[in-house]
Amino acid sequence: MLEEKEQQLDEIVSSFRRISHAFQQLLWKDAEELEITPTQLMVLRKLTVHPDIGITELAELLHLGNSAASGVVDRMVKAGLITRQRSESDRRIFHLAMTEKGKEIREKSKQSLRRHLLPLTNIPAEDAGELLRIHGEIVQILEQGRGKKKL
Amino acid sequence: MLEEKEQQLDEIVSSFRRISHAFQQLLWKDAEELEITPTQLMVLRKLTVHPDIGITELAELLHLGNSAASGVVDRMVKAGLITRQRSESDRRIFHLAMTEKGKEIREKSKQSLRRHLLPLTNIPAEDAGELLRIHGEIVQILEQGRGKKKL
DNA sequence: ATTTAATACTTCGCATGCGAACTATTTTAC
DNA sequence: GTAAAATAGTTCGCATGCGAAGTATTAAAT
Repeated sequence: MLEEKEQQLDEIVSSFRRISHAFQQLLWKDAEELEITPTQLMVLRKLTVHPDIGITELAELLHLGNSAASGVVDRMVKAGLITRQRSESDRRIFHLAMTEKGKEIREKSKQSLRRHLLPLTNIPAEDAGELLRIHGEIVQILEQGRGKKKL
Repeated sequence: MLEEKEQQLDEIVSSFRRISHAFQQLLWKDAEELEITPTQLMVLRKLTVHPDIGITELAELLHLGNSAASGVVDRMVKAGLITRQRSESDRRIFHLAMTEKGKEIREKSKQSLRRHLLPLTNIPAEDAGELLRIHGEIVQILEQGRGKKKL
């Protein structure tokens, strides 16, 4: 029965590994036509909704550590997709903003409606709802059980 | 209505990003007490069930590319967890096997029943079932829609 | 005011994963 | 038998993500 419980856990773990993988693949396909990476595309999306945020806020929106966010921003600045300007009022903070090039890509991603993501719309509506509900539940269980970062 | 559909997609994408992240965190917590990484632990598990496989087979079991599998194996050999021996019959192939140290860790992971994964058992049974079902459905949609590797 | 804390970011070393290009060994074809 | 193609792995350069340690800069404490 030890084996049994282990196998149950493994089943869930494997399922998650597999779906994460398949999903990651899809996101790459989606992004690569725009000549950008999935994470960077997500940054552009977040910046559309929350303009002028700093790196720490960005990291929180993306559920990333500071160092990871810093790296992404760095590459995007180098690629000319966003700008990073020191705040006048608090010189520890950087203000992030999209460049024209960044806005263009973000706009294109909207227009194409991300063709490669369309398979997702084949998921029956109830299943999609269920999925979001269960995911939310799990995230809650996981993030509260361990971690306990803020709030 | 363009915006609307975009937002729907984003909701799913974000949910996946978030849950993948939370899950990844959990797997690390689970593995790190054994002084191993999640992927490497998974390799040990696979080797338990499928002994003496080669790198390509391992890559398939883990849903990885060859190069990624090659890298993991490399690090595990260096860490003394597994061995990599050329096959006599077909010298292109390596046979992978666990060392004593590898077996030990694998055994420990079974005994501890991966304490950190226990939060997962708080997921209601029906939800877990639903989750697996929907995940399976999605994987099928995603892998068949694009990719189409084998079968 | 000066020391101390907290905050915002960066940097480093590491493991993961990808695809593309390359080597070596079979296998198949002709 | 020899040339061509398939198969098994490796290597390279890249992006991602982590945590730990380090640098400024600002806020709080005494």
